[in-house]
Amino acid sequence: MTESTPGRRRGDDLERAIFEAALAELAEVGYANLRMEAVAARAKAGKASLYKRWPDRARLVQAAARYKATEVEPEFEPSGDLRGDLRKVMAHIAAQQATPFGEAIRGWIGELRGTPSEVADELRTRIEHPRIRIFAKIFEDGVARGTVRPEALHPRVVNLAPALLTHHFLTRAEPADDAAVDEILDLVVLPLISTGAA
Amino acid sequence: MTESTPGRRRGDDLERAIFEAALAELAEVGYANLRMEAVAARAKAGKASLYKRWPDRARLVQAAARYKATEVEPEFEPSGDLRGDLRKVMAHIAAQQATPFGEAIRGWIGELRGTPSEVADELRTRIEHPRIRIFAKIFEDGVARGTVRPEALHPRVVNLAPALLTHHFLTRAEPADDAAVDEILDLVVLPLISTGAA
DNA sequence: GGGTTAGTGAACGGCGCGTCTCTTATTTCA
DNA sequence: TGAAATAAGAGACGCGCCGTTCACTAACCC
Repeated sequence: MTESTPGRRRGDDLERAIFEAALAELAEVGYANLRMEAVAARAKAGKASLYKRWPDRARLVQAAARYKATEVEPEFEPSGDLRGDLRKVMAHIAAQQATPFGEAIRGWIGELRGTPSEVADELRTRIEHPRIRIFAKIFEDGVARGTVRPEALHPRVVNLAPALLTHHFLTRAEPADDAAVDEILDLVVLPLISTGAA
Repeated sequence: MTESTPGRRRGDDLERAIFEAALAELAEVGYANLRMEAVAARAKAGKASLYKRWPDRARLVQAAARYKATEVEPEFEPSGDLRGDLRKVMAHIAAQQATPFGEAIRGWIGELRGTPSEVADELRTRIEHPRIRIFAKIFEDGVARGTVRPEALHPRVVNLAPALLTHHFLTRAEPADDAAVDEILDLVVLPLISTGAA
C-alpha cells in the first residue's frame, strides 16, 4: 500500500497536491469564495505550507493555473481548412474557460488593480502567447494559400478571436457556445482576415 | 449654514451620499478592497442603512454604478467623419474606465460566477445598450454615406469596438491609451466595416 | 405635539486571514 | 545506523470585517 498511505509529503509532491486542491476548490466555489483554509484542508496540508510558498490567494491561484496550463496546451497543425481550424481552436479555448482555469482568469481580472504593470504584463503574455502562436500559425498557412490577407498577421488581429472569446466569457456567466463562436467567426474574424478567395 | 449641517439625511438624499462614498472608496482602494464599513463611515451613515438597501457589496456597487451612469451618458450626433467620430466615442469609453465606473465593472466581472444568467444579462445589457445605440448611429450614418458596409449593422459588429476596449481594460491595469485606440480602429474596426470608398 | 418612520452608533457572534508554536515525519550526513 | 537538521501537520491566536441587532433620536406627517 505504498499508494494509499502517502505519509507526509514534501516539496514538489506536496505542491502538486495543493495545486490540485486549489483547482478543485476553484471549480466548486469560484475564485470569489475561495478560502485558503479550504484549500489547505482539501490538500490535507497545513496553512503554513501554503503561506510558505505563496504570499496570498492571488499568487497561489496564478501558480496553480500555470501548473495546469503546462499540461493542457496542445500542439496544433493547420489542416488547410481555415474556417474549420479556427473553429476548432476557438472551441478549445471556450471549453477551457469552463474549467477551473477559466475561474482563475476571472479571479486574476478582479484583482488586477494596483498590480505593477510588469507583473500584469508578464502574466497576460503568458496566457496570450501560446494562443497567438497557434492563431499565427493558422493565419500564416492561410496567407501562404492566398486565403488570408497578410495584414492579418499583426498581433492585434491575430489576438482578436481569443480576445472576443475572453470578453464573452468574462462578461457573461458562461463561455461562448457553438453559435457564438460561429458568429464571431463569420461576422468578425473571417470578413476581416480573408482575401475573398474561396 | 444650511449646507454644512445636513442634520440627519433620509431616503434619496442619504442614498446619493452612500453612492458617492462608495464611488470614492472604489476609486481609492478598488473593488477588491472595498469595505462596507469604510463606505458607511465615509458617508457618515450606519452600516444598517446600507444593508437595509442592498444585500451585499456587489449590489451596492452595481447600484452606485447605475446611479453614476445616468449622469454620464452623453448624446452624440455623428459628424460625418467616420474615423473621427469613432475615435471620439472610443476615447470617451476609455476615459470612463479610468473612473470608479471602470472599477465597478472590474468588480462585477469578478463576482459573476453563479449569478443567475438573467440578472447578469440585465446588467450587461444595461451597459452595452447605450453604447450600441451610439455606435449604431455612427454606423448607420456611414451606411447612408456609403462609407460603411450594411453588414456592419449586426449587433456583434456594432459592439466590437466597446468589447475590445473592455477587454483591454480588464486584461491590463489601465484603459486603452490613444495609440491602442488607433490600433483597434485602423487594424480591426475600420478594415472590417468600411466599404473601401474614401 | 404625538405618533410613525427611518437613520445612528455601538455591540455582538462568526469567519477567514496570516502568524506562530508544538509535535512529528522525513531526509541528510557523521 | 543513529543524531541532527529540515519540513510538514495540526491547530490556537489576535485581528479585521461581515451582517445583524438594539436602544436611542432626528425627521416627517398629520
